[in-house]
Order: sequence, then C-alpha cells, then structure tokens
Amino acid sequence: MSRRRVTLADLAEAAGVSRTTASLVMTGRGRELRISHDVEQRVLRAADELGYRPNAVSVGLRTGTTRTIGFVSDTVATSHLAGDMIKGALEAARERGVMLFIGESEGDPELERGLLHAMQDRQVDGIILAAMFTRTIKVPKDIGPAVLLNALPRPASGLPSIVPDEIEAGRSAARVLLDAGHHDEVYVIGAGPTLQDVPADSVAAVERLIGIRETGLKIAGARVCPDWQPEHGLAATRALLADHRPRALICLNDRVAIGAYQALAEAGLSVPGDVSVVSFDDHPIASWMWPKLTTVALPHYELGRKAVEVLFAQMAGEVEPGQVFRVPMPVRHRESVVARA
Amino acid sequence: MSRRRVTLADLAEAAGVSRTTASLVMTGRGRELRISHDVEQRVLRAADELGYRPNAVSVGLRTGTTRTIGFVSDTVATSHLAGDMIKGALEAARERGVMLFIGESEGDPELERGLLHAMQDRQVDGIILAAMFTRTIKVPKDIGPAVLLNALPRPASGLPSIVPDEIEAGRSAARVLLDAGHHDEVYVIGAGPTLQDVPADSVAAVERLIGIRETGLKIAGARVCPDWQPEHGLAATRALLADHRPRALICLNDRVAIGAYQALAEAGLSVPGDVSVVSFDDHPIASWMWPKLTTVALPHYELGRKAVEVLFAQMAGEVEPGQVFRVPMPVRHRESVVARA
DNA sequence: CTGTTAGCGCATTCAG
DNA sequence: CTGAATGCGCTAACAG
Repeated sequence: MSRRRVTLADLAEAAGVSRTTASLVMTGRGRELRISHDVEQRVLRAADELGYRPNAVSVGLRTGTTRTIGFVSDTVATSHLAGDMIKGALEAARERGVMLFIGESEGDPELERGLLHAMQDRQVDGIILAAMFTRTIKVPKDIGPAVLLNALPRPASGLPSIVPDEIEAGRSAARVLLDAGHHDEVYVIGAGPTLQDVPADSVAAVERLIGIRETGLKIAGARVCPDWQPEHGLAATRALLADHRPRALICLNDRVAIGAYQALAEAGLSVPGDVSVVSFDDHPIASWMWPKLTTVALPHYELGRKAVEVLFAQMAGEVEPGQVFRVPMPVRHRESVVARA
Repeated sequence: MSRRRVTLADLAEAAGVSRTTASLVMTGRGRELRISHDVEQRVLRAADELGYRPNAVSVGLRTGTTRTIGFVSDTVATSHLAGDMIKGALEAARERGVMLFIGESEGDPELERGLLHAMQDRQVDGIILAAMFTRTIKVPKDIGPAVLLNALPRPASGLPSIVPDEIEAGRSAARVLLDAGHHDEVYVIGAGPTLQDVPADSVAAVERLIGIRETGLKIAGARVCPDWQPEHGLAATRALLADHRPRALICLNDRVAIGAYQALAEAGLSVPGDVSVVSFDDHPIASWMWPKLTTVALPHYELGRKAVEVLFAQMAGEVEPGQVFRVPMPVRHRESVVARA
C-alpha cells in the first residue's frame, strides 16, 4: 500500500491554495511575504497530514544546489582508523542537513576523474579530496568548490587544506619525555636522525622529527624503518638493543611501537620500568597493549569535521586562497612513560 | 575560466540537430531508431569536443532513477574493520556506475529516520541498511527497495539479508583444532559452554558456539566474557589458568585473543608450543601478534559487495522475499596452531 | 497577500 | 529518419 510521493501540487490542492503559496510557506518565506497566518497554518497542517517532503532532486534541478557533498579519498582500506575522518565529516555534514557521497580512487587518477565526474554530474555543492596518509597531491582541474583533507596541493592550487599538526605533535612527544625527566639515552625508532632518513613520501616522518628536534631534546640515536610496520619496528629495535641501552624510545607510530614492545620484551626489558615509550597515531591497539601506550593522536575525527566546516566557510567566501588549517594532535597519556629521578 | 556546464541544448546546437536527436544518440537509442550514421557521428564528435555529460539531476527528475543508493549503518566507529563493508559496497557500486550516499544513525531511530528520508528525498534507487555487529533490527516502514547487511529483520519484513556464515565459521574453527590433532583440553574463551552464556545480543557468539559443538569437538570448559575486549579476555584466561591446563583455546574473537595471549605469557605458557589458539574476525592486529593469530575471518569486504549485488538482483525481481544470504568466513591459517602428536 | 507563468535539463510521445 | 511539444517537481519573477 505504499503511496506515491506527495508533491507540492498535492499539498496545494489539499490546502486549497496555489502551488506558489504552498512553496512559499514550506520554504519559510511566508512570513516576509506576509502570507496570512490563516493560510499558513492550513498549509502547514496539510503538509503534516500528508507527510509532504519536497523532492530534493527537483529542488536540486531548480536551484542548482543539492545539499550534497562528495568525499573522495585514495584508500581507506589500509588504514582502518582513517574511517574516523569519514565519521567526522558525516556528522558535520548532518548538522548542516547535507548528505555525503563517498568514493575511493585507489590512487588511480583515471578512477578519480570518474568519481569526480559522477559527483559533479549529480551537482554536488562541493568536494572533499582526502588522502589517508598525509601527503601532497595534484589537484584535478575544474574541480569546483573543494578542500583537501590530510593533503597539501602540489603545485599550489588555491584550495584550502586540512592537515594534522605533525610538527607540534613532534614537540608534544618530546615534551612528554622531557617532562618525565628523560634527558639521556632517548632513541627514535622509525626514522632519523636526519630529515633524510625517512620512509618514502612520508611528510609525517619529517614533520615529527622536526618537532622533536625543536624541543632541544637530545637524541642519542635513531633507526629508520623502510615502512612503519610492526616487523620493521621489531627489527629496528632489536638492532638498536644489540649495542645500546635506551632509557626511552620515541616510536614514529604505533605499529612500529608494537614491534618495539616485542623487541624490548625479548631483551628482558620492561616498559616503562626500564624503558619509556612514546608514539604517534593513537591507533586502537595503543590502548590494548600492555602497558597501554602513551601516544600522540592523529585527530581523524576532527580532521573530517574540519573539512566540511572549511568547505562551507570557503563557499561563503570566508577563507583565504590556499589557506592551510592545522588540526592539533592531542597527547594520550597512558602507561608507557614513567618519570625518571 | 571555468565554463558553464554544457547542456544537451548546447550539444544539439553544436551538432546542428534537434535536442531530441542529440538525446537519442547519447542514450544509445540512435541505432534502433535508424538515425543516420552521419548525424550520429556528428553528435558524438560534438559531444566529445564539448565534453558533454548529462546532468544527472535532471535525468533523475525525468526518469525517476538516479543511479544512487544509500548506505545507512548504525555505527562504524567502534569496529574499524567494518569500514571494509563500505569498501566492498563501494566497489560493487562503482562497477555498476552507481554512487553511494552514506549515513550513520548511531543506533538512534530518530536519526535513522532522518537519514532515510534525506536519501529517499534524493530519490535513491535503493537502500542498504547495515549493522556493524551482526544483529536483528526492526525495519522502518516504507523503506522501499532495501537489503539488510549484517542484520536479520525482526519481525520478518520480506527484505533480503546478507550475513556472515557464523555457524560454519564455528565448525571451521573447531576443525582447525581437530585437524591439528587437538582432542582434549580444548577451552573456549568469550562465551559458553551453554548457548545462554553469551554477551548480550550477540548472535555471533551463539552461532559460533553452535558450529563449534556440531563438530563433536570435546569442549573441556569455557569462560564467558561480559564483552569481547582484551581485558576481559585477559581476566577470563587468567581465571581459567588458575586451575586448568589447556592445550588449545578457541577465543571468540581476536580482541579476546589478545588478552588470552597476555595471560598465557604471564603464566609462562608459549603459543603454540604449549597452547594452540584459534580465534574469529581476522582483525588487522591478528597478523601483528606474535605468533601471528590463526583466525576465521569476518568477510566484511565480501558482505558489502554482496549487499549491492543482492540489492540489484532484488530490484530485478530475482530474489525471494526474506531470502538470507550467508557469506562464507574463510580460515586464515597462521602461526598460533600447531599439530599435536 | 496570492495566483499565473516560466523554465531548470532532460527523455519521450507524436507528427512530419 | 528527425523536430516540436510536454512534463518530471519545484522555485521565482511578475502581476493582480
């Protein structure tokens, strides 16, 4: 018994007014055009009884605006926590009565073009172009209103960017150790000691290192990992332990830290009793490890939120061309760092 | 210099034909209506040069079909791997030239209604109603073409369901142990031994238990967890080890297994040397643990894929009312099970 | 204060 | 084989 959708014409007829009047009332412009209170109530009541809801497709065609935005990312599969970016965007969108199209390009420019087109053809009001790992991207031409999420444009494109504040995160991590009284025998696992010793294309690595070094914390040494995976963290830490005796480790992300924990355990070293560990990302496992890992969180949820906020601000002309927004990375103090006398 | 979108009228003019002709050619119906090859080529060329792409909003209004489907789930935040369901749906949708709206209801029925409306107002062709943990859900009325993903309707609604085959997964887990020669001292962590001893609302728990018991594997004992979190797995396994000496553990999911690993390590027991461990879910961490965890995978990606396949099959009238599709859960053989003499 | 008219971009009868 | 006319559902000038 599912009924045909009720249209504005149905509403108008039921309320005994013209379509224009019905439209005016429904769009809330009845007041200013001084439509009689009486008529207004009649229309509102009829709308309620009939369960009238405007056909958004028609409105979109007519007004050119669809209250819909597109979210296209390269990959979400590898980094499961990145889903929180979508969640943040989703909520911010919902608060504005906007829906989200999502698409994944798998890093394939051809596919990306296709997705962008499919969205533009559906008249999205704007686009969020997201990367799952912070990096630079080439912005497609004619993309229309858009923001870059977790990415910087190269070459410059005038689009605003939202990125985690990795440099400040580096400082935060170092400060956690400094505040705990760690001044010596602090080693970095995952990259360093120079800014050249980093995994390929990792802006996170270089910015985190920069931040760490800015605090003046003395780095006793570092081990690069070709990739930030647990086994590499394990190998790097094992290698380090072969001829050094760290009192603290800064792991460049949580997966590396998993490996470090394992290597430490193998060497009979306890965390944080013998060695304090700080890390980055706040991957869900960070709070599943024993002891729970103190880490500087990637603010995925906030990033996603900010992206839609900036997108709308931009459409309202409130943002500078090329402006970049850095979202703070909060420290999650847990159990892997202990104060040294 | 971003140009106005080129419309069908522009195309027609450029090709020197009527809008009708242009439309016919572009929709591929030129052939059957015997439009001259010459004219056809002219239109096609013009379309290519102008970069003509039909305005999907207009097509949607005109035809009533938008090549868009809605994906609304309760929560994706807690279970990060569930993002793979979206990924599967996304790819299957893309293969069909369909876009996906996504929305999260946070389990709030009011919010869910709102999302559903927002999607229906945008004339989606169908809806995927997803749950992040397999469970039963009440299907909203007037939902239109829809499928249930990772959920069963209660009461019955006639909608098709896609769920993981948890019972067979239970059998698989038990068989892994049986095949490895485990016949005694096998304990279950997370639920059991009866079907009443399960975390609230967990269909996975009861179905996994059913499957395990069907194989005839002798269960020496079991420990329930109020919730499948690492700390509960840890506590349950500690309690078990206080007065039992297991040779194998079936953990009801990977997070529980993390806790079990820890408890085993504390007790000086090695995996798999002293104790074999099988689990469920194939959470990303399963392959980060040492030794790598053998587990029966939740086929999130496949579930998402299947959902859009079934949705389309259903719209084509190819599925029985209320039909339920069980997606196999594959065993990931890794390093936590060893053969017993 | 309200109704008439037009048109967003497209697909589709119906005549030539 | 092709063009003129219609309408999807809605908003917005413009009159009354």
